Amino acid sequence: MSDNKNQDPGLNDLSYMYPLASVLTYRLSKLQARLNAQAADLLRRYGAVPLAHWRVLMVLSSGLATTQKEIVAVAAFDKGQVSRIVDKLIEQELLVSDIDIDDKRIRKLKLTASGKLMIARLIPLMQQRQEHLVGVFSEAEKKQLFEFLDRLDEVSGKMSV
Amino acid sequence: MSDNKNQDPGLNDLSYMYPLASVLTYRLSKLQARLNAQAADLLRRYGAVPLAHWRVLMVLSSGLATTQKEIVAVAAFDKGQVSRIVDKLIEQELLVSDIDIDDKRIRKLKLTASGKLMIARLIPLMQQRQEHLVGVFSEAEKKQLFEFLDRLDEVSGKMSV
DNA sequence: GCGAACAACTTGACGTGTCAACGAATAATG
DNA sequence: CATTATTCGTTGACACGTCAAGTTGTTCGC
Repeated sequence: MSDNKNQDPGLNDLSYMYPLASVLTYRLSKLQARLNAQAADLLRRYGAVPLAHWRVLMVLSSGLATTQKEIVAVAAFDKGQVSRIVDKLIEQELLVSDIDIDDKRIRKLKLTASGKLMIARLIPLMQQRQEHLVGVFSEAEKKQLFEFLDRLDEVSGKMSV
Repeated sequence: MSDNKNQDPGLNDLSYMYPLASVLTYRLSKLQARLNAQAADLLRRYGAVPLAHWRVLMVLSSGLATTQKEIVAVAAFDKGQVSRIVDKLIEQELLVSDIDIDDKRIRKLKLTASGKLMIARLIPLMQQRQEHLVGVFSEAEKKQLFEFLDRLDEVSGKMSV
């Protein structure tokens, strides 16, 4: 701090007030970015779908959803994003869609053979990665970590300010 | 305003099928999204800069950086993104830049009076939010949480697969 | 049946994030 | 010095994410 000609004394001590690296949201942000990059990298190298597409495929393959609405409900994705992703997955022939006979607004989604194949190929890798990550924790720690995340989920919604 | 129904316990619990909801990355993804939304909302309502812009302003106001390179180093942002954000902050006159006299590649960045003012107005709110978040943890739990995050940071980079 | 409300999906706009190619300026090396 | 390598920053391209407005189809009340 050689020729620091800062006037306003009140604003200068932010470095003490705001320890950037220790701030929770900042830490989570960075961690999340790295985890996403790791997953995206795995997908790129071994099968070639973007991460968000993969997540949609996973939900479909889980059988918990067969329409876009259900994907949104189950996985809490944005419906607009899902709409576009589904389009692309259909283009790539990983998915097919049929208009629901009873409700023409609805697209019934189904994995194609090649969609299923891709998933089957990638799932072991992704699980391996999960274990690689979660493997740094004992059972008790894992439980505790998820409990912490639950608590953050709760307060991350409501703020009276 | 309305009750917060982002939880939907039944729908989000996919743990029995593919490891999607129990999966760490999925949990973190959602949590992070909610935290970002919360912060962005606060910023929008009270001062009106996007979240990423705010983070750049914070780094500058902390005194830990006066150039884009330093911002990138301190906060681990992408240099391209920083370049664009700095442009916009200058447009909005929250920042000014001077070419470094010794190295014409470098922009020396400085907050304007209105930049400092905005920060001063918002910091109490953001700190209040921090405390709101971290307040759900005891000191010991906080320490433990950050230790967990440290561990995840470590394994989030390298994967032999 | 008709019109209003609603529901499923689409589309546009914007912000966030990452990666890679590039330009300009400086530093390092022969 | 002149050439080469590095560095700081810019730009383009693309993926991700959110929000809101728009379209089309269905349902409900009359």
